[in-house]
Parts: sequence; structure tokens; C-alpha cells
Amino acid sequence: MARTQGSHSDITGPRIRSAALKLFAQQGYAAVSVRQIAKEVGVQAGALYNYIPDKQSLLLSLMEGHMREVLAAWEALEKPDDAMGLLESFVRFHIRFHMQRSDEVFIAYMELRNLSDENFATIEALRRAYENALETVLKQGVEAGQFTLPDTKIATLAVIAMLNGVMTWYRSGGRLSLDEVETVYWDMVRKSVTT
Amino acid sequence: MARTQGSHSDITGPRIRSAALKLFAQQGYAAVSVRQIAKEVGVQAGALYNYIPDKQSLLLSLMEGHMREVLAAWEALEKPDDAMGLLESFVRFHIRFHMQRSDEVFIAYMELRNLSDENFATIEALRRAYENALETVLKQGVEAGQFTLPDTKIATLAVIAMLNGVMTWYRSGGRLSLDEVETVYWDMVRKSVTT
DNA sequence: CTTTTTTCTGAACGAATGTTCAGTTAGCCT
DNA sequence: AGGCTAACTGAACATTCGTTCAGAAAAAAG
Repeated sequence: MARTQGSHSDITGPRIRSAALKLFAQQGYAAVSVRQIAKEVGVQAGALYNYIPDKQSLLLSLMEGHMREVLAAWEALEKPDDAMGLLESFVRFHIRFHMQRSDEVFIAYMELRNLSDENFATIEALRRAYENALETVLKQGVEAGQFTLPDTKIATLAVIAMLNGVMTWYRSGGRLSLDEVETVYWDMVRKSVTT
Repeated sequence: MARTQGSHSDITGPRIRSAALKLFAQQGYAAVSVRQIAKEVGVQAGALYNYIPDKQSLLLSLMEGHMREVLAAWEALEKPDDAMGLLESFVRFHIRFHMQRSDEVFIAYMELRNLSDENFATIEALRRAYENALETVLKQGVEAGQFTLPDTKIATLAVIAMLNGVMTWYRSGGRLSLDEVETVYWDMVRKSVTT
């Protein structure tokens, strides 16, 4: 056997990415073998190398793609002008967007240490850009006198950490709807940044 | 060569644990080889098996030991009676204790997926016990009318996630002292649970 | 239908993995 | 001083790892 029936580059490529995404999130980059990914796709290990230079590049590509999508989605979002409305937008956006892509998020935050120095710097810069989006909102609110924060940098990291916590426990179909969860978190965030 | 100069069981044992702890935290359980740990200790790979049954047991032992220490330290802490004081105690305790053991914390939260089902259940139960310590405080505060929370379970997870965020960025010798960081976080937590 | 190109197989590579164990030596006990 | 035992070495085991590549088969092009 060689080329199989119905085999196409534009189908196998994405399938490799999504299989790798799922497995990396489940077991971790280092614990997943190339052969495991190939098996999930239904192909031999060697075939992957028509699509990726090596395993590390696959990881980088997944992480970079995700980070750019988050940033683009936030940019594209219609936002109110005032700081309070902006912060609520951010909280709800963050929870909703990240819940839909829990695998990507998990990888982007957990596999940083498996990146080479150069690749790490790339991803780190993108993450900083996203954090800056939130810090900008917080700063605006502090200047307008709407928020009371001793340190917007710490507050930024604290809020993001808090929101990311959702993904460790929330499962759709549970006790609360996603909208209810958003509201609960928004209440806590709002109170934590105001007096 | 065989037994080396100055070799002792009561020295090598702990050294294996601390080397493994450091390496697992840095690179992840799956990415660290038994030979790597042995090299850090200054010993051959086979020697480790005088101290551990296998690699997985070493991971479990590190995680379980850490979780039990956290629980014991919280139990042993002198605590005030009122919910507000209790919550502040918890926030400051959590940050201080976990900052001193960032490697342990990182492993305990990140390597759960590398545990067998049985071992996972063991660790998960301990983690639940710690979360319950916080939830008990929150419930007490809600009953006393000091806290306003729609859902103590979510609030528990949100607060812990927020506090754990410290460890991703705080480095001693930075702009803020640990005490200042504690205070900033306590302010945010306090405001988030009150009206 | 024939040729070319794309896509994949299957085998192979050296290196690294976790684990076992017979043998060797250092430190302790008498 | 000599024997015993605890502590370790070094080699070996079968697997598995990421990666390469010649060749085969399917699809596309002519």
C-alpha cells in the first residue's frame, strides 16, 4: 500500500493539528508520541512529516495560532467606551472564548517550558499583548476614578488567573449555564476592582 | 567501582526527591528521564531503585507529601474566629506557603494527568479537602452576613485560582515584597466577596 | 489511456527510555 | 583485623522515541 483512497493534503493537514491539539492537552506534549498522533489521524508516522518540519514546530504552530486568534477576536469585538463596560466585555469575552477552546488554552499556558528559547519569546510576546489589553482597560478605569487599584499590573494578572480557573472545573451541561458563570465571575471581578 | 565514598541512604533518599522535584517542575514529569534525576544526584540510574519502586511512585510521593503538608500547616495555624479574619488568614497563608514551595505547587497542579487512576483519586481527594477549608470559611461568612456570594463553590475555586496566579509571575527581590503582594491580593479578595 | 504529481507506506536509523541485576566496594560491627 | 551488609556501579534488557527515505499507489493532468 502507499497513497490511500480519498487522501488529500487539505484534509490530513488540519486533522493532524486537531489530533495533536487534543492529545497534547490530554497528556502533555512530552508524553505524546508522533506515532500516537499519526494513529489518531489514521496514518503512518512518516506521513506527518509532509505537513510539519518536526514535532516542536507543531507545538509552536498550535500555540501561536491560538494566541493570534484570541488577540484578533478581542480586537474585532464591538466594545463600549467606558471602563466599566469594557471590563465586563473583557470578562465575558475571556470566559466565553476560552471555554470554547479549552484545549488550546491549556496548551498555551502549560507547554511554554517545552518551547525552545526563540519560540518561547514569540509566544510570550503574544501573551503580553493580550494581558496589555486588559491592563489598558484597568488603567483607563483608574484614571476615570471608576476603579481603585494599588497596582494595575498585579490586578491584570490576578484577574486573568481567576478567569482561567473556570476551565479547570466548568463542564457544559453542569449545574450552571455559561452565561450564569460569566455573571458570577463578572460580579467578583467588578467588586474586586472597585471600592 | 561500586559503593562510593561517603554514600548514605539517609542522604541519597532526600536528594533524589529534591532533584526530581526541581526537574519535574522545570521540564514536566514526562520530559524528565530517570537518568537525568540520577545525574543531578551524582549517581547511576539503577541506584534510584533502592529508594523508589518506579518513576510513577516518585511522582505520587512528591505530590501526596506536598498536599498533606499544606493541609497540616493550615490546620496548625493559629486562626481568629470571625470569617473576615479567617479569610485574611487563608489568603496570606496560601500565598506565603505556596510561594515557598512553588515547585511542589506547580507539580501538584500540573502533573495530575500523569497519575494512574487510583493515584489521581488519592491526590484529588486531598485537593478537595484543602478547597473545603476555604469554602468552609466562605460559608461561615455568608451565614454571618459578612460575605455576599451567589455560589460559595465557584467563589472558592475562583479565589484559589486567583491566588495561585501569584506563582506564575512573582519572584523575590522584585518590585514588591511578599508582604505587599499578600496585601494587594487580600484587598482584591476581600472586596470580591463583600458587597 | 498515459504520464506526472501528490500522498502515503513500511522499513529502517541511532538514540533514549524505564527497569533489572550480578558484582564490587565502603562503612559498620564485633 | 575480618566479616557483614548496605549502597552503589555498569552493563544489559526489550521498547519506544523522532526522523528519514525509497518506493508504491491514487489522483490529477495531458
